[in-house]
Amino acid sequence: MAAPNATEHAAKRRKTRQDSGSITIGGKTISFAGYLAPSQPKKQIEASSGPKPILPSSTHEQQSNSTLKQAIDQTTKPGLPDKKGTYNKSQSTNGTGNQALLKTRRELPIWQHQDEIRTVVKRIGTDVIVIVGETGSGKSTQVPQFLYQEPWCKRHKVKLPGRQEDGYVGGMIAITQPRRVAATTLAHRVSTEAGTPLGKGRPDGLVGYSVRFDHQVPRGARIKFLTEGTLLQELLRDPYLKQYSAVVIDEIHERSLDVDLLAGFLKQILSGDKTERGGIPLKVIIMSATAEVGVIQEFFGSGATPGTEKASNVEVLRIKGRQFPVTISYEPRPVADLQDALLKKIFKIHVEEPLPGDILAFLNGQEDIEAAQRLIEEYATTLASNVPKIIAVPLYGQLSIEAQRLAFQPARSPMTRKVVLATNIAETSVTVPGVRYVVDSGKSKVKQYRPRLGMESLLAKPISKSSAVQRAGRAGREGPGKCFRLYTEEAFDAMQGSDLPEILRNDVLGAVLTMKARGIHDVLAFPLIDAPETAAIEMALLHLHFLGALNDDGTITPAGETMARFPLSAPLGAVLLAASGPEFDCVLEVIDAISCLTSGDDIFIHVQSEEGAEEVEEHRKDLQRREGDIITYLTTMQLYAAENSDRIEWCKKRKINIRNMKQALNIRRQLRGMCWKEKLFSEMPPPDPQPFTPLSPDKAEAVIKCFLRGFAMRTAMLAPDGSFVTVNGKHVVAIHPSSVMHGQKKEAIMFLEHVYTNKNYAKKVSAIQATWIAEALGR
DNA sequence: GAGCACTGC
Repeated sequence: MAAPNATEHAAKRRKTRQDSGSITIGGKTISFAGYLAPSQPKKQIEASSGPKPILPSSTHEQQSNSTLKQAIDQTTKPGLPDKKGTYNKSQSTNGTGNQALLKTRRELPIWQHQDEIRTVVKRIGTDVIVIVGETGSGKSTQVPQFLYQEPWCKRHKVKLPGRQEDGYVGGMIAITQPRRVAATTLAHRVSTEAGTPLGKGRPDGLVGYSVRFDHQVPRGARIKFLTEGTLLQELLRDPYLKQYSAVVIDEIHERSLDVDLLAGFLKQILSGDKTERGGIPLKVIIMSATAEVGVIQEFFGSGATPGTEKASNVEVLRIKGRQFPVTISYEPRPVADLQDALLKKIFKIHVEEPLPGDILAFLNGQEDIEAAQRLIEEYATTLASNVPKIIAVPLYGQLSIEAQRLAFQPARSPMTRKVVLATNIAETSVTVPGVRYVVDSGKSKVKQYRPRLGMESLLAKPISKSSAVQRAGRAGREGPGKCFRLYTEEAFDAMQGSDLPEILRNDVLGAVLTMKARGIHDVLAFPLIDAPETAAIEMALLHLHFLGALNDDGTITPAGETMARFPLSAPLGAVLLAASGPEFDCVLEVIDAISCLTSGDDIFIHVQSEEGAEEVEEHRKDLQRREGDIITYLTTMQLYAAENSDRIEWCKKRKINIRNMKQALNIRRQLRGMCWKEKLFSEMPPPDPQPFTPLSPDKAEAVIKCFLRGFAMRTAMLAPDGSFVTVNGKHVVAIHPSSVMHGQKKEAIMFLEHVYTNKNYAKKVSAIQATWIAEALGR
């Protein structure tokens, strides 16, 4: 919290205190009238009518959305088996499941629909069933349990084309999730409800999960939770998903790129030749939390894909959710100054609305959040003594875990209202408990790829109607709530219905490679719910050709097949393959760099204060290299791996994100394993820790030249005026301040990311020589 | 001199 002294006079300029009965912000007076005095009963709202909140752990939306929340919850859930699958013996394993939890399950809205769901899914001729279930309906945990004992869900011994002996088809239900935490916690929950253990190799387990770096699928598992990406990878090995009787696609409304690809592949399986599955049909269950499933219905139901027999039959089931009512109010006129309007609204709520009831405000990003926090703290110091205190807590993805934890904890002192200032992280990814009031700025920052420029932008844009509804819903999780929209009703009406699906916002390079690796020759004809522009796909095809993933005739090369198997972007896959060639021979070094580059957010934590930044710079001296960011990342990994006393302390000192660094080490292990299998290097390195030897300049040059094989198009030359001009497109780019190359002038640079925010920025920058670009381009 | 959110056999 900012020291009040430092900002006191600034606060006084904007705010004058009149008497204890009102507060004036920016010229507007807010009366304390109607305020619940501290002497009155605190728990006024609790007696209100409305559905009874179900157990927090019985809907996955509440239990699984946040790693942090999960971490907190895990300490308070004695009933759950631990990761190794140790299990409470008192729980039933006779197939009827955990009796104690059965009562909770029966109370879920979806419970009454189980016969209906079974009947529709069983019906011959129905291939696709769409289940619309609002938040809290229990669909994610219950639907697979309703279905796995059905006769059609058995494993079938069948004759498969091109095989002498009989093969097996079906027996398992796959259920996909967009996020790892959701997949793992749902699996834990469902295995507990079923009363069977979770864990690799367990013979008696019914439920399992499979996510990157973590596969816990018991032998004989019938229900398997996985991330969408994992199922896509399985599709590369098993194009007809022969191990599954049904695939449940959950949270399709989020429209991730992976889910759109999955939908396309499923449509092809449904409308294609069943002989590859020995005549056993695949049931597809699509689940959405939003009612707008018209496009989904249309997609699976309409026109057979080219060269196939028929369109699928689609049935839609709608299930009520459990949500308290939320009153929505709008601004009468468009607001001129969003920050100002936000502040007024927050204090208006604070003085007019009863406690308890925290406020959740949705803002654009870190910058706005920090500014709002400062202002709230300034005003808070001038509140009358008989008014409850107010504290502002920021919540955004880049915050440390400890800082995020504050947003989930109740205010420490009594009679204090907490205001959580959040990005759209609080819209779907995490649930902040205790919220009764939502303030919605109506905007969020969106990343959008511009295929023709080969760059992306990150700009604040109006949110969609469904986002606005989702934000408002956050006020009704624990009781009736209120949502204050800082925009007019007309502005709401003018918002687009839903967010642009990721496939229309992202580079489709990886998507096109996935299709090619799955044998889709004509990618323009691949069935997609929303097809990207033809130009975007053509750019991706050209790019893949440049990377060596496609032949001149558009068919995939062996290198392309390998790249598709790597858990990396196509350019990074190309870099890895280049590194394995005799010319460069630096696979292990490139893996070290790539591991750090791809471990989620930046491993280097950004320090705001100037003094802090200087201190960190001092401690990071041993990591930083003048060759640029790639070699700096590489050195960081090597020093971290060489560290044999205290890695956590080592990270703390250098302000390195410990979680991301651990993840980087994980990725390094996975990539080493995969490259070993692909025979990309000949000798397994000795185990860590090994003594550190700085990378020689020659080796550094080789590593950077490997990266040029993937990123030759992302290069810029120094212009006479000192700016950098991109080789491809001739745009002026500035080196991002997060780069070790920031403020330096080199003959030419290569950058791995190109983002437009308030400037055209090159990120992850390395110094190169102009002749290297020609070399990489002219192969 | 600055970063919405996720994710991969």
